[in-house]
Amino acid sequence: MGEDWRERLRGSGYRLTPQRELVLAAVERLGHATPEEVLAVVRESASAINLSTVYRNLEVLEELGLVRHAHLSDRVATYHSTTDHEHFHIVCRKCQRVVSVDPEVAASFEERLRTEMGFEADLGHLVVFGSCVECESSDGE
Amino acid sequence: MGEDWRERLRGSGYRLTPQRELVLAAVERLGHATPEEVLAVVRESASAINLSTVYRNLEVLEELGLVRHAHLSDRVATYHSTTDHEHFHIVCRKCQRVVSVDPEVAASFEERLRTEMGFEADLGHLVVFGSCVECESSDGE
DNA sequence: TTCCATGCAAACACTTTGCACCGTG
DNA sequence: CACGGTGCAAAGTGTTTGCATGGAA
Repeated sequence: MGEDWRERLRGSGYRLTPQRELVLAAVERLGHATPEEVLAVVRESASAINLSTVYRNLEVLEELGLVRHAHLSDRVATYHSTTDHEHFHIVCRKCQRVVSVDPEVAASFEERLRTEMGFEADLGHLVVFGSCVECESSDGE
Repeated sequence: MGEDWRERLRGSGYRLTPQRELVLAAVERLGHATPEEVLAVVRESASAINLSTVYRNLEVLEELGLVRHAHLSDRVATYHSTTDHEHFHIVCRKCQRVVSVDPEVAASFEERLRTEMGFEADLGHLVVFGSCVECESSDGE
């Protein structure tokens, strides 16, 4: 995905601001990032920018389909760029590790939801909590 | 599931208070309920009870495995009793409808996560967002 | 020059905590 | 009668909003 997002911004009546660029760049660089983390990165790479600006821009970017969010913890939303291949997430409750999984792994599940429940699942937003085997075995906590 | 939760409470060093009973009863009656909704029900059925007491009791009840929570909306947690058969949830982003689904529907998905990803999914906490076909077709909003 | 975007501070929604008093066990 | 539970109020988080100013188009 190249530079056409600039077009998309303008085409939707939005403006291209430095803050907007920085927020998008930060999300792409971080992989999975909370608004606070985005703020931190943007700040280090340059100027001052406000948290509310980060929120507002993440919202715009998501509306344009440039980023997506998922709830990787009980409290905070985390954003990731859609430049990456689509994926869903599994999160280990014990070691907090987050792994991105190929949607193919959920394909038949998705299919069953569609045919049996009449439900079109949004995998890009899916988060499955549980625990990884490593944590299961070393259950010293 | 009968009355043995009283034992379980005491066995874990907790006490059996009227508030505790009321909170559990409210969750069972409501099916899926946010802390605020639990509060409302408890209040109507009787005495005054504080929101923080509701939170504290939901926490205790979850620790004992009597209730579980899942994030059925982007903001609030909703609790449900474990007396009901285990299930996971699908939530329509358009009509907000929440449907409980038999874990069997996710069984093979769960299995793939286990074998291919070395991950033990916690289905009871699973929420799949998306949209129901009815909403898909009548796409006038 | 027009509006959208930004910064800042205040408001919000949800949840947690400190503390004195209450009541179960 | 000891110790966990409760109510109340205050403090925390994470997120949103109002408003005057700034800057992209």
